[in-house]
Amino acid sequence: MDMGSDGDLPRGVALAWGVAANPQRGPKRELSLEGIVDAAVQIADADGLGAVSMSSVATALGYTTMSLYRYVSAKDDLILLMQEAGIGLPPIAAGKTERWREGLTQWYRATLAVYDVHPWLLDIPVDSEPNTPNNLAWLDAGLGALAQTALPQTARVSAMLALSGQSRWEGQILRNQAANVIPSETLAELITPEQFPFLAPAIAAGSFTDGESEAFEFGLLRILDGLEVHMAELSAGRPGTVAQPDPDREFAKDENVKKTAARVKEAEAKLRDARQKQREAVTKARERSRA
Amino acid sequence: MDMGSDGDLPRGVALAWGVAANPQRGPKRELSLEGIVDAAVQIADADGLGAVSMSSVATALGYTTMSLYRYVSAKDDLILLMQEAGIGLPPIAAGKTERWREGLTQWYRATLAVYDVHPWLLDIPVDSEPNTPNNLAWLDAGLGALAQTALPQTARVSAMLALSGQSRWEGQILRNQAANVIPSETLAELITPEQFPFLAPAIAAGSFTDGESEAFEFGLLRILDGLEVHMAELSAGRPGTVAQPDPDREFAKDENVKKTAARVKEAEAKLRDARQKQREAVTKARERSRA
DNA sequence: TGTTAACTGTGTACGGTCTACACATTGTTT
DNA sequence: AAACAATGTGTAGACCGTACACAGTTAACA
Repeated sequence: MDMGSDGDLPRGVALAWGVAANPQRGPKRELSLEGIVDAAVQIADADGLGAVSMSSVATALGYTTMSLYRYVSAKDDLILLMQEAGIGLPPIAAGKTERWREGLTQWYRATLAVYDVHPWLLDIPVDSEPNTPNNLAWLDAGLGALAQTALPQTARVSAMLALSGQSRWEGQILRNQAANVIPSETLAELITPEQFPFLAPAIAAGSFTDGESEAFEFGLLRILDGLEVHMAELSAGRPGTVAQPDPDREFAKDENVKKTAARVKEAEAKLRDARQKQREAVTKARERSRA
Repeated sequence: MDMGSDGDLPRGVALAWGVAANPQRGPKRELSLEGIVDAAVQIADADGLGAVSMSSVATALGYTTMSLYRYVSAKDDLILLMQEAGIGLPPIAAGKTERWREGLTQWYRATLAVYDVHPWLLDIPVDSEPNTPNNLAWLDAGLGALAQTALPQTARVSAMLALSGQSRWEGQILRNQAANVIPSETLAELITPEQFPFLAPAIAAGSFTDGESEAFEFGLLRILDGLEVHMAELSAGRPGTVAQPDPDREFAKDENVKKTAARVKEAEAKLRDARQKQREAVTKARERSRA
C-alpha cells in the first residue's frame, strides 16, 4: 500500500477520510483497518488507552505485532483512527432549530455521553483543529443549532470552540472524581486563611469538594447566557460585548501575554540560578569541611 | 527516606507541600529534590515533556538513573512536582478589586503566559482538582478577583473552574497552530455542503482557519458576559439564569447523559458486530473459493 | 567506643514500548 | 513464464520505568 501522505493530507487523516491508495498486486489482505481499529477500541474501553499497544491489538486479532504496520504507518495513526471511531457521529437530532439553547445543551450532553462511553478519548491529546469527518460532523451539528441566530459565522465557530473545550474539561475532571481521595480535613489543615485568604472560606463553605457536576452546569449556563446577551446586543445593532474591557490599560491580548511571559521566564531563570548557586555552595562547604 | 504516603497525602503531593519525613541516619545527600525538578523542567523547556526521562534527567545532573529514586518514588511524582514548579505562583497583582472583569482577564492572560513559557504543562494530564500549593494559589488569586461580587462561594469556584478549562483549552490549541498544516483548499474539497450543511458556509466565509486567537477571545468574553448578567440577576433578587432551560423536556443533566450514553453504547456494539460478521463472511467465502 | 541500623548512590537485570528491516510467500500484471 | 508488488512474519535495536542486591557512609544507641 502506498501509505505515503495522500496529496497534502497526513497519512492518518487520509485514512480517516477513506482516501488511501488500495493495492492490487500482492496476496489478499487478511486484516482490515476497520477490524484493527475496532479491536483497539475494545481494548481501550476495557482497560484504558494505556492498554492499547501494537502488540496487544495484534494479539487480540490473532496476528503478529508487525502485521499492523501494513495497515497503519505508526501507532499515532491508529490512535487518530480510534479517536475518529470513538467520537462517532453526533446524534441525528441536530438540524436547524429556533431553540438554540436547547440545541447546544443537547450537543453538550451528547459529547459528555460519548466521553462516558469512551473515557480514553480524553487521553488523546488534541493537536489540531478537527480534520476528520466525524469530528467535523460534530462541529457541523453544533453550528446547526446556531444557524438561526444573529451570530456571524466566525462567532458561531468560536462559540463551538468554547463549548468543545468546556465539555472536554468537564469530562476530564469528572472522570477522575473517584481518584481524588484526599480527605477534605487534611486539605483544610494545609489551606490556611493566611496563605489562601479567598480559598479558605470557600472550602469552609464546602464549595470546593462537593457538587462537581453542578459546578460544570454553572459553567455551561454562563456560556449560554453570555451568548444570549451577545446575540441580543447584535440584534439591537449595538457593538458587541457588555462592558468592553478598557483598551487604554495594558490589557490587549497578545502584548500582555507575551510581556508577562517574558517576565515570568526571567524571574524563573533568576530564581533557578540562585538555587543552583546555593546548592553548589553547600556542596563546596561540605567538601571543605571534609578535607 | 520514608517515602511512604505521609498521613493521607499521596507521596507526590506530600513532597509538593514540603511535608516529607527527612532522614537522619545515612550519608549526606548529594542531590536535592529542587535540583532534580529544576533539571527536569529545563529539559522539558528545551525539548518537550517527551524528552524528560529518568535517564535524561539523571544524566543532566551527572548521576545515575536510579539515584533519582532516592528522592522521588516514581516518575509520576517527578511530573507532579514539575507541574507545580512550572505553574509557579500567580502574579502578585491579584487581591481584592472592584473590577472583577479586569481581574479575571488578567488572571486568564497570566495562565496563558505560563503556558507560553512552559508548553509542556499542557501535556500533563489533569487527574484531580488542584491539591498542591501553587495550583491552589492560582485558584485563590482568581477567587480574589471575585471577592467583591454578588456571587456565592460555590459559584465563584465554579466560575474559576470554567475559566481554567478555557485557558487550558486555548493553550493547547494555540500551541499547535503551526502543526496544523492542512491547506484550506484541500479541506474545502472534502467538506461538501451536502455532508456539512452548516460547516461548509462557515469555511467559505473563512471563519474556520484564521483568527484562532480572536476565537478564544470571543469565548472568554462570553464567559465574562455570562457571569455579569448572572451577577446582575442575583443582585436584582431574581432566580439565576437567563432563559432557564425547560425542565419538562428530557433535559435534566445526568439522566440525559446516562441515557444517551447507553444508546450510543448499544448502537456501537450492534455496528461492530455487524462489521465483524461481514468480515468473517468475506473470509469464509475466500476460503471456500480457494478449496 | 564499638555496634547497629538506616540511608546513600550504583550496577545489573527484567519486562515492556515502538518500529526498521530482511525474509519467504502470494497474487497480479506483463 | 517472468517480473514485480504487496502480504504476514521474525529478528533485532534503541529506548523506557523500575525492582533489587550491593558496598560504602553516617548517625544513634549500647
